[in-house]
Amino acid sequence: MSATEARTRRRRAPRGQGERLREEILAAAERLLVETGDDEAVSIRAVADAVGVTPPSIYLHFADKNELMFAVCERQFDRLDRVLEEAAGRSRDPLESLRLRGRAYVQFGLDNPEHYRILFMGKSKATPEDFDEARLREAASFDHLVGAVQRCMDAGAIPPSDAFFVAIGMWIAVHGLTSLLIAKPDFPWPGAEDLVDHFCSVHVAGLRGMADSAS
Amino acid sequence: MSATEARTRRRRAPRGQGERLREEILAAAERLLVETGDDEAVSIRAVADAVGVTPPSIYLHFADKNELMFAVCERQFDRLDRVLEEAAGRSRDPLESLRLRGRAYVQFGLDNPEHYRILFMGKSKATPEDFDEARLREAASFDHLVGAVQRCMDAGAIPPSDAFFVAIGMWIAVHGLTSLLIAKPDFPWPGAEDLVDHFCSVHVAGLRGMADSAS
DNA sequence: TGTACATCAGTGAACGCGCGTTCACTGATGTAC
DNA sequence: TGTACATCAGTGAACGCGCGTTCACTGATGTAC
Repeated sequence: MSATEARTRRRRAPRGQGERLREEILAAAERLLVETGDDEAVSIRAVADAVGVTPPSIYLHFADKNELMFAVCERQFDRLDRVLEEAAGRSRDPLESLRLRGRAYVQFGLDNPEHYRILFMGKSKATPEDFDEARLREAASFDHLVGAVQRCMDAGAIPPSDAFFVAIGMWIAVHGLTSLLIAKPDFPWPGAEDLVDHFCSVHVAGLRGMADSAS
Repeated sequence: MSATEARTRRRRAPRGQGERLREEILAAAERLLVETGDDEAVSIRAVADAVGVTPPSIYLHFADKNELMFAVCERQFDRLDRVLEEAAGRSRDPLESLRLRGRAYVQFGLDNPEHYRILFMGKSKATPEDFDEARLREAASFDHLVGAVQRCMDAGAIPPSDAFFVAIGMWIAVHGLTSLLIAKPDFPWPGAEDLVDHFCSVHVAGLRGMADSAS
């Protein structure tokens, strides 16, 4: 820690600007996740140190550590959602857009493994009160996926069925890939993008095949 | 902890039987995972307490905590492998056997969420020396899956292609499902077995469909 | 058969560490008169 | 224009805790003579 202690102590915020520290704390927590690649490195003390402030200051803006981590998660959910929407928007073809979404999801995980871990691979730190809001954030991103699947169905690219159910299948696939790549980096994986594309193709072909054999 | 302290102190092992404590330690660590549902509860002190022994005794059998956790993982990998082989053996039809294998995998995870976490959702605690052996254990189970896929191909149930690649797809699917069920228990999941079966059907139909369209 | 001794499975007390959190405080900034 | 005062962003020191690990030790068990 002595290396980071060299960081100059920040100037105290002027009168009405107390909220600024809150943002700095969140940014520092996210930066610590990236730099250390370890969520255990995100302690109240380490965050305070990274911001250039003493530990008790954190409590001016967050009731406890749980609330801090919860806020970090919220921001990551929002960020993921934005990334996915942006990626999906790069094609007007619904199926291609879905594929791009899948690729972007995996890439987000690989670019931010520790963030991905706390979002989807760790234990939920959300308390019951937080819970509804936490679910909403996750749901936003998932709802966008359901919408994307529905558009594929509307366009005839995927045989019509329960978009929710199909979306779950997609999520399971990209999450399975992402989380294994993160957890088992030494396994002889084929290229991640190939896997996403292959998966997407097989899944779509499978849905078509089952629709054909059912009719 | 005071509740578990009531456990009577165990009798010291007779002369050549020092190894017995090693087994008891491993068993206690596994039990702690189940009972507390939290891998952070598995501390040297907690394990010693559960066995009815003092903390330094652990070091008679494991060099450090890392080595203990590594040994726990090894046993779980073996256990998972046995469970899967047993489940797969319940049908002689290769495709049905593969489905049973998939179901058993998910069930193992749901029955032992904390064990599953340390095996597939946490950071590898294996040191470089451990590494080869750790990989072998995982590989054993994965190789069995590759073999099962190959048998499906040989029997014509799945179009012939790279069994390794297809097996990875299967693993990703069951792991994606298992790990999300564990990490997000509050999501409105459909039944796990339905998902496995559906996934298996779609995947196989997809592989067939792609083989047809390619030929 | 008796006794000194080596072995070895474990103990008891302590170490230093980093953690989350609390509490009384300080001192710059803005406001009222 | 000057001064007393309230506000509020942040500090400094300390709390108790559980952790992994070390070290000198004990005392039952088996063995050699």
